Amino acid sequence: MAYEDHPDLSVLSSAIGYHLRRAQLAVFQDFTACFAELDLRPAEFSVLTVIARNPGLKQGEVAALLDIQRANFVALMDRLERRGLAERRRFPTDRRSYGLWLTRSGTEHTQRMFDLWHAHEERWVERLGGAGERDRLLDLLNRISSPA
Amino acid sequence: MAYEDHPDLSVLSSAIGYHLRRAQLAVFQDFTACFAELDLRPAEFSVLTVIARNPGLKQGEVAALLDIQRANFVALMDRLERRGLAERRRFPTDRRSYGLWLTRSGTEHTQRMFDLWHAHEERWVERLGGAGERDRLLDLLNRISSPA
DNA sequence: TATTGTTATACTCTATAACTATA
DNA sequence: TATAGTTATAGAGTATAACAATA
Repeated sequence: MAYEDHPDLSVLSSAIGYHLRRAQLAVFQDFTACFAELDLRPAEFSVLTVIARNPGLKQGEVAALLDIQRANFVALMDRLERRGLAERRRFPTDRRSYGLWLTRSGTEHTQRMFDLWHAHEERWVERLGGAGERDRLLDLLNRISSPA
Repeated sequence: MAYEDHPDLSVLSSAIGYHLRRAQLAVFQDFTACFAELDLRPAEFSVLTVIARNPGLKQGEVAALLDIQRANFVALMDRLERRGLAERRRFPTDRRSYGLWLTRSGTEHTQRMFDLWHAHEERWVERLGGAGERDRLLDLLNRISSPA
């Protein structure tokens, strides 16, 4: 019977969520491979990026910005601090809070990080067929994930 | 300073992986909400779908088809069997293998399942701007996840 | 009283090695 | 020897409740 050679995935083949998951997995796996030399996970990359561009944001602000639960953010930030890439500094006006900053080492780290990122991203842009196609994809994805 | 009101996410805002993850999370969360009445997770939905369309496939074939490790597939299938939705049957020609089949109850279940799925999917298609936009999205996602 | 960071905890998903029974 | 299903286990990712310090 035909389906033994080519199983029928007709329902799944038009399922948006199914294809989103597969694409996300492919890109994240490539990300992990590309960033192996820096031993950086996607979430850590996004945190370092936010701190690099917005030094001094409160810990809770960075977590909320990236949709990370503040409870789960603690261990992530602990690791970045332990590795000497970023640090918490007491917030002057509110002693409950910490501002997040890159260390000097962390700043140097982000240079290499962004180089790796551009190479990683460029490969996927080419595979999509160019920056125009990438923009079309991001536009469609934003229609899905931006608040109703 | 401006970034305190609108933090700079410029690098992430063009990151394919970042947006894929956010979109996938949004769709999966909606999926979970829509399928709460059936208590079905995305992976279970995909397994029931494959079995419904391709009864008698070997357990390992279904797992491979969905990129699920065979070791992790066991508990998933156990749960479907315990709930009386699907069952393993000894393979006639190879006593190491099991063929996977829906039970009668499972077949009835899938009717409601596909109804819920169409409603869930239709909402996202509308949000994308129609079936044409959905197809464009799936085309782009396939360029990412289909084997090089 | 409310908020910030924290701890503890639990559940899901995923990945790997090793076992068993069959081939 | 190799393969199909299984078990055990470990690592991430994620979610919630509760606590201490501070507002």
